[in-house]
Amino acid sequence: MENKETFVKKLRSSGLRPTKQRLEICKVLYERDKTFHFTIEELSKILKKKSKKSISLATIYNTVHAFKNKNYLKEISINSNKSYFDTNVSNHHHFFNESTHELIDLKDTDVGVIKIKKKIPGKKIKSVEVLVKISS
Amino acid sequence: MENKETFVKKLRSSGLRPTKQRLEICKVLYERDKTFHFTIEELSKILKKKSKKSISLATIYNTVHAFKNKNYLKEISINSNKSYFDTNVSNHHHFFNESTHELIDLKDTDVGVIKIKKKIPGKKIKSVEVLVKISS
DNA sequence: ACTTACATTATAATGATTCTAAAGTAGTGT
DNA sequence: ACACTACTTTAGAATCATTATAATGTAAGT
Ligand SMILES: [Mn+2]
Ligand SMILES: [Mn+2]
Ligand SMILES: [Zn+2]
Ligand SMILES: [Zn+2]
Repeated sequence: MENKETFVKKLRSSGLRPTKQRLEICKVLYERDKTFHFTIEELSKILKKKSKKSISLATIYNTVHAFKNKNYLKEISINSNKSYFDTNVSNHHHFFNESTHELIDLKDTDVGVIKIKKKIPGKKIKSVEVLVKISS
Repeated sequence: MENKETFVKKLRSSGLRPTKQRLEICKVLYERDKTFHFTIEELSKILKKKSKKSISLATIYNTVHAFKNKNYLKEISINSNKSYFDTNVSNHHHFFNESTHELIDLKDTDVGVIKIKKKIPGKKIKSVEVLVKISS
């Protein structure tokens, strides 16, 4: 999808130094065709396999949070002891497979328009997201 | 709303002994007009104020989980380090106030029908819930 | 009253996440 | 190339919500 130079530019343009750890993580996160949903633990396992020199867990946490703050990642609301992250940072809906704990993106057209008729005085709507729980 | 005898019957009928701790917790949870959304920490604080003899934190956790298993409470998907619980156990939608971390129920009529057009082969839809994040 | 399965409790353990502070590195300027 | 400095990585400790342990207490049937 994207090459190393693109990652380097994006990182620099957001004030993040393109370190080799961050670039490794970018490759895992963004060199794919589809949206990637993951927990820190899963990301950590993937990085262990891919890289010769391991990246410390603290750095994985730091990087994921830095990317989240720069809006390159999004945190997803799932009841779990672990946080889920998503490379699709747009407002969008999900299937959540309760058997496998896997998240799957829904397109807006898969759900249709959602009209929130109730208003809370003085409050603005920041996002409207649907979570569809599924299981076998 | 409900009196002590009702709680006693409900607990007995689900195979839970109506202990004084559980009845205290029932009062806090169910003797109210509106749906109650809470974290364990909040429930614990309320119980500290209300009761003379304090209920141990372990019991509060045990009871909340027992009630959840018996479908007297429901756990809510919010990204947070803490779990949220809800006395409204039906499938329903929420506002989440990002400033105050407060949950507010939406009626089905406040949202309208949500049609999920995508299907996952071999999977059944267990629930469809909308989370509307709001802030000032 | 006796019995026993279920509950409560203090406390320890767990596990995800965050913090600390020391060592390493990227980018800037000379 | 070298020095400087701010940013980054890292191992390990700390934190904090939650769960487990195991001893003590209690509800309810006999
Ligand atoms: Mn978080
Ligand atoms: Mn839970
Ligand atoms: Zn997604
Ligand atoms: Zn609710």
